[in-house]
Amino acid sequence: MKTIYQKIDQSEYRMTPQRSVVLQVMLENQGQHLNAEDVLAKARSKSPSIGIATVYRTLEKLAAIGVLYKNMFEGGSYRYELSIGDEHQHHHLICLSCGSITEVEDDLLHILEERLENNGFQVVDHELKFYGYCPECRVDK
Amino acid sequence: MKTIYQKIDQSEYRMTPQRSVVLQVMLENQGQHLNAEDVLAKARSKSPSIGIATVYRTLEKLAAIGVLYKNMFEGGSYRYELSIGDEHQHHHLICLSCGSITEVEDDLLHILEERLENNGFQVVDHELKFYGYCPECRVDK
DNA sequence: TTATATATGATAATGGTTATCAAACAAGTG
DNA sequence: CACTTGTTTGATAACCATTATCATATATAA
Repeated sequence: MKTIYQKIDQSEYRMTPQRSVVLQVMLENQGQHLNAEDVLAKARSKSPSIGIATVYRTLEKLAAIGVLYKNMFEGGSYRYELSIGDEHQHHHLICLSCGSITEVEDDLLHILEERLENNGFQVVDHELKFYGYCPECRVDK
Repeated sequence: MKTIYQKIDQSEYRMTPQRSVVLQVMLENQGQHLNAEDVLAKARSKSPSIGIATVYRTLEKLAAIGVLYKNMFEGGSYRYELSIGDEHQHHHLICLSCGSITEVEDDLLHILEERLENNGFQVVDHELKFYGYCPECRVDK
């Protein structure tokens, strides 16, 4: 299981002040799902002259080497989150009431993937979203 | 289990020639996932003067009353498919080689939903995509 | 230093989708 | 039937997240 820094070292990724700021923002907001504008705002509080293009380029690069995961959300826009370890985290429980986004437990996914593999479909990636109400917000009890 | 026509009758959806053409296109391409441009092209072969705005409006309306399902795909654009019966069909196996899109069996989903409900999360909708290789395209055997 | 390559920020371009608006059409009313 | 009122249509402008362009700045190599 590679660390973030190992992933960066093993890529031809040159660390610049701007990239460092973007990475820092993502580290400080671990577990959150930020879009490019969010990242720009937070990055500008550290480095006011950073531009949106650099933010996009950096997020894209960090996603390419597996440091971030790029998620597609409703409305057709993307959000980024820190990818810890080798496990994918692109499966979410999205609360329609409070908007909280949490992760599906991995063991549930493995059951599903096993079953799909048994049916002949070779899974290489997935993207799951469950919309509903989290335990705090559910209305039926 | 409502039919398409029951859903339309029970809404305040007025059937116009243009809407009829769009619906016809969706019926003739059942099981396929069409984007607005696809629908426009097919609709224009029946009714050349139809405009893209009408296609978007009609797809949106048909999705709102449950006749179509609106799926978000990679690149942040939407595709529409006919929604047969009450069962949702928004879970897909997407082959990275041939691009075929097939459905996940419902019983697999029910297992997953049950487990999530047991954990306190009330599921009202979902969106699943598995990327990989279909039985015809898989490379590991 | 000098030459070469890469990164940056401003901004223009892109592309799918939505909003606007005048004209066409439909439905109801007396 | 006119007439009024409301809805739908198609063309096109606007929108907005993302990407491409390009001159300048910065880093690396020779």
